[in-house]
Amino acid sequence: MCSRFCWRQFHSGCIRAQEAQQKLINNPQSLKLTNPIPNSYPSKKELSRKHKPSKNEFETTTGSDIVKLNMAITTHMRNGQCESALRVFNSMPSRSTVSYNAMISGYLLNGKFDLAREMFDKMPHRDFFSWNVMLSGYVRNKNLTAARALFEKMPKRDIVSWNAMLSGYAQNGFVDEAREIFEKMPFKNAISWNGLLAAYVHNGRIDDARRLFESKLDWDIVSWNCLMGGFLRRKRLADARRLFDKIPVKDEVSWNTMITGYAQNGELEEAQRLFEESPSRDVFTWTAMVSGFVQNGMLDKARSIFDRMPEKNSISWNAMIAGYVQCKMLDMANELFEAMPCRNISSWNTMITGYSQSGEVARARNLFDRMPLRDSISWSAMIAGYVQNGYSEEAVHLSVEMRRDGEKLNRSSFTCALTACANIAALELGKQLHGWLVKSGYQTGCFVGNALLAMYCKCGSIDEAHDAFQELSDKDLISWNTMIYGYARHGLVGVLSACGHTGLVDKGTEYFYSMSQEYGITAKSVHYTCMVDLLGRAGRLDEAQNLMRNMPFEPDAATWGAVLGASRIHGNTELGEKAAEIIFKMEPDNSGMYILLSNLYAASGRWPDVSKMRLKMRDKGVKKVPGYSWLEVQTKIHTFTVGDCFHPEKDKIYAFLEEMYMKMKHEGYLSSIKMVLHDVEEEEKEQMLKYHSEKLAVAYGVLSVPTGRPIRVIKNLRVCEDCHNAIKYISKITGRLIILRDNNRFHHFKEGSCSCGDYW
DNA sequence: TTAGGGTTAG
Repeated sequence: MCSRFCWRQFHSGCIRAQEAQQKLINNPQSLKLTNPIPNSYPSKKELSRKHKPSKNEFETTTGSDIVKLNMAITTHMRNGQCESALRVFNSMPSRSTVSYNAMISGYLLNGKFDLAREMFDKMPHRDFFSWNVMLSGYVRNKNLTAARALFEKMPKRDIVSWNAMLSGYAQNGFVDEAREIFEKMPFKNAISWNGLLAAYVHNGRIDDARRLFESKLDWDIVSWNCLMGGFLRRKRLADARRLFDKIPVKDEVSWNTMITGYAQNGELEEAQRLFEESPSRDVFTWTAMVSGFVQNGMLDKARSIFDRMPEKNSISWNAMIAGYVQCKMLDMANELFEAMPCRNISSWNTMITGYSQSGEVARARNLFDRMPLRDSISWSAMIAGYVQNGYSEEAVHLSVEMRRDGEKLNRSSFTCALTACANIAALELGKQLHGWLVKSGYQTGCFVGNALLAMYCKCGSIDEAHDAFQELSDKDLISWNTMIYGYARHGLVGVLSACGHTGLVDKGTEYFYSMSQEYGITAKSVHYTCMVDLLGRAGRLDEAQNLMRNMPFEPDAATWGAVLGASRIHGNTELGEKAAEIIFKMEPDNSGMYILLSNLYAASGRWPDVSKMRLKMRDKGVKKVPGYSWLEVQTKIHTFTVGDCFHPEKDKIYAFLEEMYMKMKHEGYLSSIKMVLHDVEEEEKEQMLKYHSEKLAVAYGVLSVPTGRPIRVIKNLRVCEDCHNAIKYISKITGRLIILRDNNRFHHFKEGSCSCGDYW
């Protein structure tokens, strides 16, 4: 409702500007009247030069002068030029109440709420217009408390004031309050009756609307159209049609509403029949048909109507463009977009969404950057585009920028930004978003609430996830699933994998069997994989293979991956090779597995095989996913790669690591060189190890995260053995809690040991 | 010259 209403404001301004422009083209003489510019006003001097007026005549000239300038203010305001309007206002030798009213109304039209109020407060004399303009301004901004306060303060109310208050309640879902105003009104007109009718219609109380409609006979055409539209929105086509047929004198809107209703409900034949039958067709009628065909996926039909349209506005163009976007025909959409004479924000937004949904984020961003004006939808479309295409960091940055730019985050951008935080485990940013969310009043909605839950779950804050879950007022299926999934990761699968990681094989086996026997949960592939992993890590490779043979389904690549991992730990090259071969067949592009096998060869010193593996990867075009780590410091994300030389504080970080190595060696640390896969000199190997991304990130964390707060580092791959060992030492020497999330689990390093018990 | 209700697009 909100964006729709604001949009209409924008749109009507846009149309008016277009109309003014068209008038100018057709009739340049109309320039003075429709679009006066400040310089063209006749000055007092000029006026007196033309004819010497008598005192009376001079006063009348001044009066009409004020009227002209008032009109100039309105024109500037309608074109969105508040400053030009203010210049006119300030240059006026004397002003009438209308001058002030026009300024207030203009400011409100352009969303400059404080300026409007300032003008209202300082004007010397207020008439009905002043109060009503201000009142409807509050209503339009959905500030009903302020609207009601102003309404109560009014020295006198007329029918417009009562109606404005009534529609304010009606449009914002306060049907009972609207009804109360309606009943208190000392006088009512058609607008008041329609106001209440619309309150019912727009808040889903269609049967109340029908009863109201039946309680009185002399409804005007707007009321008929309104009730008919209500039936159509609830897909009650027959009721709508009965009403349509009974309308005493139909107007164009009646036809358009009925045609749109048929078109949007897939009854295109009936829509077309009425379209042919209707006495006159305007741009609405044509656009309704275009969007009807678009919504039913009939692009060619839509296009042929579109091409036949005698007159198009931006809405018609946008409908057609949106059609192509929905069908992923981006080239066609772009062709129209480029050809469009009057693009508005929506045209840009549609294209941005289109490119994002087709994975072309760069093109979407290019459009976003080129936009002359953005609204909250532009921002959220771009943020969603980033998240959906895996650019979580960019999404988070953009949502911060959005706020900085003065645009309030809407539900959609909150949802996307929280999802992005979840993906990169940016807990601090996520918490900050949570704070903004509470302030914005969106916290109870399901979509946002679920995203918040998922964020806390994936950042490893299961307690905060639980709190967020408790606070969620309407929990839907997704909320429950998210929470169960959260517990599962820290609980069910978590229990199994924790057993694997701490070597409690028998306990794990017990849980595995009790799952189905006591709790009736059918073990899925993930559970089997956990069990294979569990047995494999413990060196019980035969049992692991036995379990795989007895699985009720074929083992997948992940299960074989567990075998390969276990083979590496226990140096079983033969089994590792077998597992790798199967995995390569299932997932030829899985670079992780190539690396794992390559590691296996390296660990047993089979360097020629390592080289062969590398060549094979190159031939197959498999790229090694580069390892990187990141952490959040004061809501900024810092990313590191091995031997990183781009970070602005790299000198400090390297110096710190050198110092740390001295202390670590003193404490007994030895680097595990066998983990470096290349066949290079020992010393060089050690150098590479020293600057792995996770070490750099941890070092930066120690330097920049305030003492007493945990250092949270995330790595996209599994943490390497040497880093794991080194971080234990670092936690001991610095006395810091270091929490590392790698792509498998959370590691809590504290006082020289890790929560995984060195199994991972 | 300035204020209140209905229909079409993202």
